[in-house]
Amino acid sequence: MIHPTPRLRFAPSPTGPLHLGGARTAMYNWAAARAMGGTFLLRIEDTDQARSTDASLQVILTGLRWLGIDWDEGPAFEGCGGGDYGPYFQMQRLPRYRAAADRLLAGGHAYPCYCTPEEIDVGRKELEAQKAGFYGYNGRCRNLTAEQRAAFERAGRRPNLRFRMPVARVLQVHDLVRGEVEVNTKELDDWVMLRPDGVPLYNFACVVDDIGMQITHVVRGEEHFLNGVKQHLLFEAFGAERPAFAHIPLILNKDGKKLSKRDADTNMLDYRDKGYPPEAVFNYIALLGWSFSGDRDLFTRQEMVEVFRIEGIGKSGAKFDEEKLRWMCGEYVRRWTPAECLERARPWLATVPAEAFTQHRAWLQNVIACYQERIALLGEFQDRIGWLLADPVADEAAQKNLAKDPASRQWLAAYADLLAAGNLPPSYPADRAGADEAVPLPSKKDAPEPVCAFDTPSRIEAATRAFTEQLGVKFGSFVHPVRAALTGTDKGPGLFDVVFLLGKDACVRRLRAAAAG
RNA sequence: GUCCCGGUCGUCUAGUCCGGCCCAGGACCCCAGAUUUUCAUUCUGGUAACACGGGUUCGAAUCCCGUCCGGGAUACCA
Repeated sequence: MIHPTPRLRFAPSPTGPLHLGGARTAMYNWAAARAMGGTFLLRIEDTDQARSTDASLQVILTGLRWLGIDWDEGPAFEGCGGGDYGPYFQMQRLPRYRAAADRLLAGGHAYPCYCTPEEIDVGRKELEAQKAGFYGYNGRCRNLTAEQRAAFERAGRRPNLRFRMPVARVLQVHDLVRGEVEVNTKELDDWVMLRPDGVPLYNFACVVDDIGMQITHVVRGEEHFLNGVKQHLLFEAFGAERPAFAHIPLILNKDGKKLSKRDADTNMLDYRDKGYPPEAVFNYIALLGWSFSGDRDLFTRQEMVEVFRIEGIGKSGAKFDEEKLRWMCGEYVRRWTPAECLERARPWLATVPAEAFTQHRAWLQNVIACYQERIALLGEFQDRIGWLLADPVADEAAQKNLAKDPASRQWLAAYADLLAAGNLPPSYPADRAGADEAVPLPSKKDAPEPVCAFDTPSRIEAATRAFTEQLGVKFGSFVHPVRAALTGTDKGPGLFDVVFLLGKDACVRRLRAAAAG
């Protein structure tokens, strides 16, 4: 037994941001570990020194935490990390690879290769010319004599270490997602394990660490399937028990192609910055290749952990659908309480004065509440609520509504007078004296109270309806120019929520301005 | 080229292992209607799929074969 409890890892290379595919792989590993009561760890595969950066590492760790994925072992970050199997950075484990390589060398499973990249290229071209159907390394150094090796050494060549692959051996590989797959080793060449400078390559470092960290299940993208076969042999050469493997299909872009790291839209932190709710992104990504059940799309991380099984992951690739993600974001935003929503949206509300969050919190909460069902991303509040903070410029639709009926000028002026005389709460930033605590918005219009006062939206509505009757104007035609005058547009919350929120001074000022044309 | 995997509504999928409950269910999108002071939300209804061709079987989305299409792999990247 590798370990009495399951141990799964996500092993990103810090050569780019965390993208959707990586996030999903991490999530599946995480969910499987949590579902089985095991351990989830993060191992940083930073052996590509040319491309690895600390910035990428930070982006990856930040992205994972943002999604709500935590790790028991790995780099220390926001309360995650630590563990007894470290270090968790491969560049800090170099001596282990050297020692492991020496064991393989001694056992005849590996050999030094003195070929230069150019020579390898030539060999590959020859195979190609022969139409061999396979273009890997030709095995030139596979059976070098001691003298030949010495000659290369004298010539100053420093060898790579290659793994000696069995010739034409048929392997049965079991995969938790794909089932039983047969692979012939003639499809694989003698691959490089260790560079002359002692820095290992992916397959080698991966297996040494999976053994060292007692990994029990390997869940990763299907681009690693053939690597899995190479690794299969390596575990065997080390005399180590093999973990269970699961190779999951890739996430495809709109064109059905592999989602690329270079695609800016796939950077996890871009989603964060645009105000996508992380639990929605988590929920959505989980569904790309896995399903909670036949008839349910919305679930929490905890609920996923309760039912997740690696075997439940699908075999076919999934295209990323921005529209469904967006819908899901809206679902989450609508579920929050206004207070929670305001707190979450705060980073995107740069134009809202800081004191509003303390002095006029109830008012702000009502503002947010009125837009919760109208937006999907937190970043969308800002533009929508601009009319509340400064007198708006009427857009095209508003101008049209203002110009529709020439008589509307008089209604607007009269309505301004009506509001001016009533007890409508004052406009922000004046203190609204608890009006907003008393009246949660958006208000229901089921029960308009027949009282002609202006301290709640329903009373404003009642008063306004009475007013239009008196004026002899159809309620419907009255409402549109008023909305246009007040908000500068033709969309938004119920008109009397608008009036209530805007308050007396601003309402009167805007109505009179519109009346004056 | 060669090897591996896949192919159910436009998209994500349930069903496929253990053929009949599936003239295929859910969700997004789209369309229509209801509610309504706009937008949105909500509710109701609708359009829409088993890639194709052969088998096996009383019966196939489900099993077998072939074709086509898609994806992945084939590095001194991971």
